[in-house]
Amino acid sequence: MTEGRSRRPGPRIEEVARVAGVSKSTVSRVINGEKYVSERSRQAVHRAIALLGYSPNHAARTLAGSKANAIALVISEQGSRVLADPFFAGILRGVHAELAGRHVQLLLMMNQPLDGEDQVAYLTGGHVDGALVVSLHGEDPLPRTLHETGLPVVSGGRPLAGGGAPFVDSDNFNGSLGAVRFLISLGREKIATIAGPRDMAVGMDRLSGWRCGLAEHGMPVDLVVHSDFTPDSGALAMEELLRRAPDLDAVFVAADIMAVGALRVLQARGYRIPDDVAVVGFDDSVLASTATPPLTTVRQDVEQLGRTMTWRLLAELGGEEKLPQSMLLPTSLVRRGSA
Amino acid sequence: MTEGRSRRPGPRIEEVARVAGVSKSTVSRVINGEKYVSERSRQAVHRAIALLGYSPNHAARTLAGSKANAIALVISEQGSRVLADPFFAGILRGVHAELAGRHVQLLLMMNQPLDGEDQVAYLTGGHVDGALVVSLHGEDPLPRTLHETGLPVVSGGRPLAGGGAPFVDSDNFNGSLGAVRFLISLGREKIATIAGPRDMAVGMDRLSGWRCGLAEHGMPVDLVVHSDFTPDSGALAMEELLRRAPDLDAVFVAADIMAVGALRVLQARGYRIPDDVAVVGFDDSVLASTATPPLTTVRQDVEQLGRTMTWRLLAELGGEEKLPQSMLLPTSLVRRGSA
DNA sequence: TCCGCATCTGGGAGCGCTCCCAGAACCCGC
DNA sequence: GCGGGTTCTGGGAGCGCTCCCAGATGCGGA
Repeated sequence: MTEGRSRRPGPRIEEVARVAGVSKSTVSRVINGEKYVSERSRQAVHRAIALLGYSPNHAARTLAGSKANAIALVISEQGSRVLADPFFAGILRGVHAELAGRHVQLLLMMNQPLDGEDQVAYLTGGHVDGALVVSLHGEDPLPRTLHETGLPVVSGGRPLAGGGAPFVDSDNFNGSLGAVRFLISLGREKIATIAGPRDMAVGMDRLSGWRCGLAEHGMPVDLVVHSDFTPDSGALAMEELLRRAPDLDAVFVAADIMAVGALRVLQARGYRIPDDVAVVGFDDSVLASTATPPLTTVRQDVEQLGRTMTWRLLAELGGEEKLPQSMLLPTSLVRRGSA
Repeated sequence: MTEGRSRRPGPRIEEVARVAGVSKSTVSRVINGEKYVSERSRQAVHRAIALLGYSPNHAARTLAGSKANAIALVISEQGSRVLADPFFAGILRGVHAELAGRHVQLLLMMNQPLDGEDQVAYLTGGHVDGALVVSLHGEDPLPRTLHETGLPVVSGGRPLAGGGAPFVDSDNFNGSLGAVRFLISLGREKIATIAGPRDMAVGMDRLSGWRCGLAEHGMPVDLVVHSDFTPDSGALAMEELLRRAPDLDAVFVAADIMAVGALRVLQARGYRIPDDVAVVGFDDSVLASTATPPLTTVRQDVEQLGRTMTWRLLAELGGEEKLPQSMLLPTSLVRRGSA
């Protein structure tokens, strides 16, 4: 009765129905691409929509329907401080590209240790249809927790525990395996590694690749120092390695950001790169090309990672069957000056 | 009557009301921070919310209310490829921190040249209450366009044209002014600059600061080469400068990412840093600390930038009056090895 | 005492859709 | 002709909130 409250601009579905000469229900069916609508009605509705410039109200659809028409991108706060900076834009570009043209909102959340409870409540509270979780820390419980509540989730990066949500990751193992094979093909004989932390899958997978590469040539796999994805810790690790094996002739560093620290130490000690010591990094971040000498490194396609995660999630939401549980994306060696 | 349809999980406002012993209306008032609620009721409601783990349904609030309870963070696709990577995480952390505890969704959009129309339509179509636009390209029309439609907008980074949306930016001018004064205090007498592109406010502001710093000591301001925020173009610019003034003794580079290129050229030509040539960068990105030698640079607080933008937008949405049209955030000089 | 105003509260009508239901229209084979 | 299906359609009850309204209560001044 009362017409007091200010209404939003634009036509409602009711007006479309009137103009098209059908009922609300039929308009709704057309909009949602359901079957059981005659060609005649469909055309009429499309014409009415175009005529009125109608666009359905997102909130109303979400409220009335059984889906939220939105997905969340959850990024671990912690990770974002360390590794994620270079990832960030890439992942997001990928997600966005894959979302283009679909009527799905992208909600952004950062995963702070503090608000774990709230976040789970929010995510499983029907506000989103699914979640992409980018958490570099392999032991982050979020993907698993969400997965167990039944919310469709795709994890970016392999969770350490396994058995939880499906994940998409770069093929870290084969990437570093390739790097080591390359170093061996160069004739290097004493190949060390600066590995990532033990509690990150990305660190462990890259370490495994290095081990495997050496093992298949019967070479010893004892020159390992763990580090934590910062330049300074990379430098410390390099010092440690040189102390243990001053005559090493190659280092595979599990991340470019650690490699720059290692480079610094090697140069300070008078080692020529790559003549005395060959260095190979991982990631192909901007640091790799700006380092002196420019870093030979294993490239991972972060944008593709974002795309693939999104594709996998949307496919699941679309009810697709027999989706791959998890996926690894290929990496490639980028040769520059350091090896 | 019929209880056929599957309801979303979680408690409704009605249950909170029952547990708190008040009405729906009162719960709603508490949630929305309205006045005219007794302290007693407020407490009871808060307790009930905590007890039940209630989180309001976003779609319902949006549908019923006059606001969308969401803001958009629009990031220029273009920018994200160049400068934004280091910004990205920082801005987002800031935005997120400022949003904490408020029931405002953060929608992420990338601003591709292609979908300008759609994007404006979407943003002004009532899906969001306001927008944060991070566009490093000063001539991006989006902030202005949105602002003119009446949508509250805050631009991150000063738009070149001016007169449009309010903006928040680092104080690029004073940052570079400080850098130049510092170089002069070191006794440097022939101070060049590698500036950013002419079509980015960030580039022009940093150039102005350099000019001003030299001018106040009566020094010539002709050693300028424009470049485009990549290491390679920084290197080219450095070569050009050395051609014009082989005896320069300092360079202010308007971004760390260009500075690494400049460093490379200087070292290749046999200049000692900082003895022969002092180099100061801008941003204090990760590149600054990993460069050899580590880069003396002007630090800007990107996280604070994100926070401030968000604060400004929310304040406007909250109906606050007499807000500053635009704001500049202080920068600080970080001394490392290059100057 | 009584009125006015500020403070507080609950009831209930929507917001614009989706989706269930019931039923109409039409086709097929027996 | 009749039962059984498939295709199509409209009506209308919600989805979970907000916000208007009307009413209750308390306090101060005339």
